[in-house]
Amino acid sequence: MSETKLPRPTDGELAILRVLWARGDSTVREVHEALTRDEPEGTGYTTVLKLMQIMTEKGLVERDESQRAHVYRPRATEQRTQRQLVTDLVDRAFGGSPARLAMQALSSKKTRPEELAELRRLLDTLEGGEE
Amino acid sequence: MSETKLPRPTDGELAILRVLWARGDSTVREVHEALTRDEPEGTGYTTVLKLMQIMTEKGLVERDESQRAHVYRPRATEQRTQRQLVTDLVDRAFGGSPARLAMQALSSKKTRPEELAELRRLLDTLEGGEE
DNA sequence: AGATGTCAACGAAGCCCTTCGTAGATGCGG
DNA sequence: CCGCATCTACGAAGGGCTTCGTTGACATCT
Repeated sequence: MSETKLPRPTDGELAILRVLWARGDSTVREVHEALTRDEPEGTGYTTVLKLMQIMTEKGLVERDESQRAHVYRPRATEQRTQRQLVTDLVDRAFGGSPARLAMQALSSKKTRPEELAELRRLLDTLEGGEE
Repeated sequence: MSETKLPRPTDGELAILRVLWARGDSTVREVHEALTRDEPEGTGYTTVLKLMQIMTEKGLVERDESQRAHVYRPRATEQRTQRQLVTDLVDRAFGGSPARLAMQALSSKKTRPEELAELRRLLDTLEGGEE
């Protein structure tokens, strides 16, 4: 397996990853601006830089240094990271039962009917195709 | 409101809370034994004690000091804590969409048919009585 | 070339979490 | 009463996360 398991991102790291997933590969400046746009009085430039350097050491992102302003790229897709976070939470707080987590998620906030329908289709697939 | 918002429990704290939810109110020794039963070479007694003292300061648990061995009691139910963790995760990693989290949970691990059925019933309720 | 602005790198500080050694209080059996 | 076990309390150490000031490299404009 070429995919070594990546560490669970911290809150701050996750915020940066979300920017990268949304914008695509970005420089530190771009990430910083995106973050301070959502949350003025947020974090300083060098803070974001440091975080992204550490994320590079951890393998959460890669960077292209061919330009003066290095370009960062997530090493895991959003989906893959979401999956990891979910399984983590299922194990830590839901006794290993994904369904219980799913039910908790749906009960806690109200969800658009469209998404409920989509979820129902997924349920059909899961119940139908047994293997 | 009498319910001040409790802080998000750390991994270690969550492990302790799970013991309290499962066993009911317990002393440090009881929690420690439960933990080392699952995970020998786990944490030492004083470590658990310290954690639980800090959890008391944070308000995650209360303690009854009338006995020499203090008895600890979770201040939030398992459900309430699960709900908090789920909404946290939904906001931090799923763009606020509980349904997407639910789908990720179901796709990642295989779930017992019985639980799928239960989930489907919940879906019926949500779609039926909504709007 | 010199001034100005942008960038990565580094290191230190502060805070939190976890771990544990040690000390002091309390109960119990002889 | 003495010694032993059990318990809480305290403090310190180590590591991780976050924050930021500073420095030096590099580019650009005049």
